[in-house]
Amino acid sequence: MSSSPVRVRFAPSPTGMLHIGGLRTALYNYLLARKHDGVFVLRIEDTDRERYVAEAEKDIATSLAWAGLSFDEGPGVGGEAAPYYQSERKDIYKGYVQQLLDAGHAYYAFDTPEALQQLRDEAEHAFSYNAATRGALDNSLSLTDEEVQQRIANGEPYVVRMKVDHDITVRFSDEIRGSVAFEAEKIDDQVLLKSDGMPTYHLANVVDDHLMGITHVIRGEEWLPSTPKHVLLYDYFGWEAPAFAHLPLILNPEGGKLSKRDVERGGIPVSVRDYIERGYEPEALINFLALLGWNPGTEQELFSLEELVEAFSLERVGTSGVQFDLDKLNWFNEQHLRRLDLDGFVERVAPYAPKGESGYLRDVCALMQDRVSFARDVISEAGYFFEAPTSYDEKGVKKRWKDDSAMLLQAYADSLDEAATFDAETAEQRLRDLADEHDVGAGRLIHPTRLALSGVTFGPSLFAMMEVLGQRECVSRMRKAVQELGD
RNA sequence: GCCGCGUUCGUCUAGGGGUUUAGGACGCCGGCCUUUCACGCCGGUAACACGGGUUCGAAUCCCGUACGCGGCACCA
Repeated sequence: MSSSPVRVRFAPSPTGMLHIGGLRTALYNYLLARKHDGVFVLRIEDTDRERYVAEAEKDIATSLAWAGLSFDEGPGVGGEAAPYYQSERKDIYKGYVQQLLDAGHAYYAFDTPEALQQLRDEAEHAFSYNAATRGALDNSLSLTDEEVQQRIANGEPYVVRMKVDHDITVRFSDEIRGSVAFEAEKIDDQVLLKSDGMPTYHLANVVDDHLMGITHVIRGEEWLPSTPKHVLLYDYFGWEAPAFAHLPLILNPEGGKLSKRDVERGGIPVSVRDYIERGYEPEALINFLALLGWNPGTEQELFSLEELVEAFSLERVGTSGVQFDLDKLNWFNEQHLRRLDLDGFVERVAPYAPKGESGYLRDVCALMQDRVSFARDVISEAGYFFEAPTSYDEKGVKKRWKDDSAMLLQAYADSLDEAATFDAETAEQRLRDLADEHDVGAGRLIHPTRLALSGVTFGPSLFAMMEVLGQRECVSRMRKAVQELGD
C-alpha cells in the first residue's frame, strides 16, 4: 500500500444527466482515494456554455449521493483549491494562457469557425490545424505583430492555440495499458482559449489538475487520444504530469458505445437516474459497476462499498471494452437485497408499500425477502397481502379447483373460524386433520386454499402466509372463494 | 482516410511460458429440496480471432492479418 498522498478527481460536465459510465469513473476514483486515505475531489467542468444544462449539476450530486460516493472537496463542501467550477476560474486560465503565449508555446488565431469548417469540408481526407498548415492560416505566426495587436484592439474575436512542434514522439505511461506513444505530427494545434474567453477542456483540465494537486487522472478511454496534448501542456508549463489511467469503455449489448438509443433498443438505461427510478439498490449498481472492467483476482463477487475499497487496485482494471449485461445487474440486485437484515429490507420496501401498520409490512417482508429481485416486487408480486384477490388465476383454477374443493374449503374455513388461537401451526394442523377426515391428500386442500387467499398458485409457504394474513381475513377470503368459484 | 487502444465461454472474467482435461460468475438446461412458486444446493452447456515466428514446450512472448471500439471541434 502506498503512503503517497493520493488526490483524484471526478470532473463531469453538466451537459446532461449523469451517465452510467460516468458513475463508474467516479467510483474508480473514489475507490482509489479511499484505498489510500487520499482525497476525492469533485470538479464541475462547465466551460461549454452552449451545452450547459442547469438540471445536470443537481443530478450529478444526487446520483453520487445515492450511490454513496462522498467527495472531500468540491461544490458545496469547499476546499483549499476552490472554486471547483471551471466557469469561476476564468481569470486563472487567462494567466496561464499568457504564460504559454509569452513562451512561444501558443499563439493567437483569428480563423472563424465557418472558415475552418469549410477547410474541413474541402479537405480530401481530414483537415488539421498544425505545423504544416498553420503558416497559411490566419494567426499570429503568419501575421505581423502590429497586425495582430491591431486586430485584437479592434475587438476581433480570436482563439489561442497551442503550438505543437513536429518531429517528436510523445510518450507516456498509462497505469492500465502501459506505454503509449503518439507522433507529434498527428497532433493538431488544439484551441486552448475559446473566443468567448472560456478555456477548452484540454487547457482547463491540465491547469486545474496541477493546481489541485491531482496525482492520478482516472477517466474513460475516449480521452486517450487527447492525452498527448495534455502531456505536452504539462511539459510546456514545466509541471510534472499526474499518472494517467484510461478505463475501458462500457459498451451496449451489441458492442457499441452506450448511448441514449440503447434505452429504447436494448432496455439498457444510460442515466444513473433511470436506474434509481427502476428501483435498483445502490449497493447492487456499485458492485456491478466495480466488476465491469475490474476484478479482485479472487472468486469473490459480492462486495459492499467498503469491501471494494479494501480490494481495489488500478493494476487489476482490464483493457478491453466491456458489454453491459442487465441480467447480471439484476442478479446483483437480488443478492444485495438478500444480504440486508430484515429491518434493512423493510426500509427498502416501505416506500412502495401502502400505508399501514409497520409490523404487518415487516411480517410480509420476512416472507418475501428471498423471493424478489426488486424491493418493489414485494408489493407488486404479493399484492394479496394488502388487498383481497378480486379474481382467481384461470389456469390455476382449472388445475387446482376440483369438484370437492368448495366443500373442503368451506369445512376448513369453519374449522379455522372456531379456532381459539391462530398461527401457522394450528392452520396446518387443522388442514391435515380435515384432509385425514375426508380421506384426501393435504394437497387437495392446500392448493385451493392458496388460490382462495392469494388468487394465484405461487407464493410463500401457505401456512406462514395464513398466519400473517390472520384468522378473520383467511376465513373471509376462503368463504368468498367458495362463493365465487362454487362447485 | 489517418492515429490510437483492444481481442479467453453469449456476457463479466481468472490465468501472464509447463501446475490446464483452460477456473469462477451471470444467463440457459437438468436434478435435489418443497404437495405451490421462488430461494438454496448439486450437475451440465459453452471460449484462448486467424497466420507466422521464438521455445524442448505458448492461451500466455514477438510480428503480421482480420475484426471491434475510440479519437481526429472555438464539446467535454
